[in-house]
Amino acid sequence: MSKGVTPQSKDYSKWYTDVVQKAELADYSPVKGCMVIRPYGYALWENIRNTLDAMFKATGHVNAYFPMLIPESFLKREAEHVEGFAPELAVVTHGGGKLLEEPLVIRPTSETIIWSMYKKWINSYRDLPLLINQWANVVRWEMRTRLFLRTTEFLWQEGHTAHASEKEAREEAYKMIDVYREFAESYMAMPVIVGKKTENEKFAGAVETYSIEAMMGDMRALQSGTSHYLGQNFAKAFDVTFQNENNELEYVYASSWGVSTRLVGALIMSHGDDKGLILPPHLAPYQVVIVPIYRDAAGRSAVMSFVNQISESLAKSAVRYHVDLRDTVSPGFKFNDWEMKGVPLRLEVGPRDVETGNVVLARRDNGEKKSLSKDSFLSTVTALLESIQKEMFQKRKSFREQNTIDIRDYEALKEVIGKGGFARAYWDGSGDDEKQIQEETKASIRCIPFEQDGTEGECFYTGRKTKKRVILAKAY
RNA sequence: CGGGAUGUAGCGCAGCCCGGUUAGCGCGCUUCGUUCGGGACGAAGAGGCCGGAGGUUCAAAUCCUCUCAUCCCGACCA
Repeated sequence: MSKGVTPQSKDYSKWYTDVVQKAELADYSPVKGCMVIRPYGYALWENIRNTLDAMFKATGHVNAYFPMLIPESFLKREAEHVEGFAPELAVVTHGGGKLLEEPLVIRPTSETIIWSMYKKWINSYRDLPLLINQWANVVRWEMRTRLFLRTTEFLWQEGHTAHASEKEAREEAYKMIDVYREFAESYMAMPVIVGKKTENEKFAGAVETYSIEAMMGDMRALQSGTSHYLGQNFAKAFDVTFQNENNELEYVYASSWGVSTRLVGALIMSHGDDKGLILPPHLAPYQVVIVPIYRDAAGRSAVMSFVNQISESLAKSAVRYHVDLRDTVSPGFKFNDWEMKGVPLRLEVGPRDVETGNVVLARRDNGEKKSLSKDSFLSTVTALLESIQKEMFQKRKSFREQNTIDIRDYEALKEVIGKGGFARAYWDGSGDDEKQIQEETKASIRCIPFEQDGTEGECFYTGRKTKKRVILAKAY
């Protein structure tokens, strides 16, 4: 294995795959398009999952688990839904050595199986709302895959809720996209634009789709989470009705929302540099790594007793730390290794420090390295981690702002997309206009941001007056 | 499914055009010694049906045919 990774400036996507592999996040599996999530990458995913899970529960949701195999006929119940997924299904045709009477689809998403159950569970308005989430794996036979960003099998979370009114279901969809925004910004240190998808870009079977869009290090957009207001589409397809308070039979209103292991990719491409990952303290598997340095047994015992004092104190303040005890690699190797893995803070503790009661502290995000007393490190480490978290967010936010350009005409769009970045523009075009633009520029309308300033301008494509502004960019 | 490329040690590659000793190199791995505050060094080792099948030839990693697989670029997508 060679040292370092391909520089971002040389080949961004090579940089990305290098980092994923050298930081030991994931590896290729024997099956095309699938990946093995290695322990360090999985620890990152677990932190993402645990945080989100707590947020879902705090907003009144519960977890359940639905099976992975779905009768093929279920997928055909909702016409648009089927159309959306048909080409990317993996289908099981044999079981127990025999041809199955009805093929089973490996879930590409669980709407259909969940709604078939909701039919049994929902009879009255008293059964509503039903607020269920599941953590699961899904399979989509994509043509082109990339580690974490698009793999054949991926891990995700899918919330499926049923409500007695349109208003409540719409509110749920809004609430959950805001949960995702909060998570992206406060935990991933990744600023996002929250908005509505155009008709062309929305989820098959949804009435409206909302998404959070983030700018990656190469200035392309990554859709990082989605939430859908599904109206009564699935209720009608699966005949899920309830009796309301006026004794009338009504179809239920639905929402669904999800994020996936793609978020790990978002994390990598939001913050990483040519030395590897840079992880935000709120999600880093290790927030502090300690590298003890010594020459002999006597040195070791002196250094280790000093290190133990530090780690006990870190444990008390609930800092996630790791002491790198490997004695088969040199300290210099360890420094590079942990930088590749993006650990926010590194402590170097050697005989020199033991003598003076100091530690050498290095920050991953800005490269700062300084010596300070052990005690002042311990009393400030929690605050330091918090300020790194905030600085990382601010850095990404100003990066995005610097690379978001207001455009007035089509030529300007081509220029922005050619250079890389987000284009913000008044828009009043049609779905066909949108397709045309995508064909010609490779850029798509990422979303219609919720935040609109209400001013009127001319659509950059049609010239018509409109108050609606959109974000356009090349997307992953 | 269209376009391009590649399969040789765990990983990355050279060798192939122009067939010919025992198939090399770097990293990694093993053992020993010296090292250890920014990817240590030396010595000695281990590790290969050259993707698979068929053919041409006295002789094939090398030439021919078929096949399988993977990667990159396009249309689809969290």
